[in-house]
Amino acid sequence: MLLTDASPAKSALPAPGAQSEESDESRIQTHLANAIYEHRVRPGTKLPEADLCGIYGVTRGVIRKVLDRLATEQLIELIPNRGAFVARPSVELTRDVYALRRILEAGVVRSLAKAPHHPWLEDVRRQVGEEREANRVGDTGRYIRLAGKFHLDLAAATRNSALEQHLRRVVSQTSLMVALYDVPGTNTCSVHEHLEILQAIETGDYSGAERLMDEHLLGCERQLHLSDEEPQPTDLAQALNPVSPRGMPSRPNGMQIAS
Amino acid sequence: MLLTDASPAKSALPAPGAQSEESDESRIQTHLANAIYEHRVRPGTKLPEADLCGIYGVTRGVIRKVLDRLATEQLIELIPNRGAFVARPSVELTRDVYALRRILEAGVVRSLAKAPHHPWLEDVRRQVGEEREANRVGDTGRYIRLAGKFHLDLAAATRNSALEQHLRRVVSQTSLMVALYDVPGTNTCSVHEHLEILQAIETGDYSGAERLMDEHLLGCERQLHLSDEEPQPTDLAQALNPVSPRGMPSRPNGMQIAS
DNA sequence: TCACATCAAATTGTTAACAATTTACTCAAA
DNA sequence: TTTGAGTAAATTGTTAACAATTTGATGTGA
Repeated sequence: MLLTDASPAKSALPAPGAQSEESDESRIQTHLANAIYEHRVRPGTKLPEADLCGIYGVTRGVIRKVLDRLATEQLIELIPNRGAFVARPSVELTRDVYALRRILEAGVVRSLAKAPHHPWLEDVRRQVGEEREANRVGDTGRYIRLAGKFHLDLAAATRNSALEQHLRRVVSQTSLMVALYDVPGTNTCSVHEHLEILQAIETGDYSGAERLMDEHLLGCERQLHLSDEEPQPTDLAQALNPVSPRGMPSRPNGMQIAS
Repeated sequence: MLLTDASPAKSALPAPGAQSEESDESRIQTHLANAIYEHRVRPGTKLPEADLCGIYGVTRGVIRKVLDRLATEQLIELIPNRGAFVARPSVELTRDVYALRRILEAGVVRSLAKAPHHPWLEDVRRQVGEEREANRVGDTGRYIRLAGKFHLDLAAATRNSALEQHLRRVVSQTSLMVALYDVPGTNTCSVHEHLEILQAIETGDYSGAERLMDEHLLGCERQLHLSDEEPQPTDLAQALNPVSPRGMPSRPNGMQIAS
């Protein structure tokens, strides 16, 4: 079976008869995205259309649309005539995305620390407690979800929907990168650092909050195994490519500026 | 005709026989997106599938995929069983997106100003010259494109593809907002401010560059006609809604933090 | 045993027909 | 005139069949 909790027909999803008016597509997209960035399907795994049709009990058209959307989020890679694979973001992209997160989330905490009051703070503090608990018990899936949710909650607290939306994409990408590059023993997010950030926001220390968030994200990135060689079999094939055996530019997708 | 330069069959796009291996989908998507954020199709305009099929000479499947992608970029709105319409971003979303741009682009210029050398600077300076020229001559389409390109070129110069990609989305959204809210006489982007920003980057004055970019974007936002009442007919209908005639929350898409 | 061509099965990509819904029109009644 | 029901046309949504491509297996010859 592809997904751990998958069952025949429609039962893999929340509840068909519930109050939700959500479409099949978005439910499946969310479910699949969760499975990917909670590390239940590994990077590189193939996602055949027919299998997904069987798992979710829908036709190929629906699955195809979902896969196309997940590909634009860069959670999967869509190779023509070959199919969909859980993405394997490069080391370079990983660094770029963390740098982007530092920019975005510095902006988030700055904005929050400058706000006069913080009705959301209590809720988030409580959740950080759950985070610690999930980490202690060893519930990895729940821990990953909660650790990511902390950052999304801060973004939501800014009440800037555009900011929130972009951060959501970047955070889910990050989760996938953790699945690829982390070393098993380490903790993804330090709970204590989360609390420090909240403290700085509460006291209105916006430059301190910025600094703490920046260091926190740098720490997360450093926990990853981001060596220069990439552990991907795809790259091995490319490395053995008879054309231009040495001296390839290290930034194949870098862009020229001039027209 | 829907688009100004549209002609029957395939001739509306660059060149089918050229060297490009790009797919129909991405070419059409780019072309349609350009038409939207260069103000050649107005916000609220309906985009019927059949018309687009005729214009681009493709089947409905292709058009549908393009529309779905443009909807996730929020350049169009996709209403079930009604069709696709060029989006009419709310005043609130407009402010949010500008705030996001300030965060992102402050990060861009900071990163650039801290870099040791800037091989791209000459090219960008030349383009700012073209910008001024297009503005002088009155070539609005070209001017809008170039003014947006300045910001994208800076993002590309950071060589952070994730940052570049997210900024691209936000900039195209902004262009649409300008189409909705600007008052005809004003200039969208001050060419002089662009040059000042480049100067600050070149001298390594990163806090100055940040400040100049922040003020520049604030200035762009202020040029818009962002009054509190929204000029959209949709809102009139909502205002006359018999249910809860007063005191509705002003942020219908705001999110709860807890749970 | 290895290399290579050939063929069958499986998988992805595309299209056209069908179904469901909305829109526009006609006409009768107040 | 205006209102509303009823109906036809147009438009969107979905599905299933067909086409194209890749994958894996089989068999032949060196």
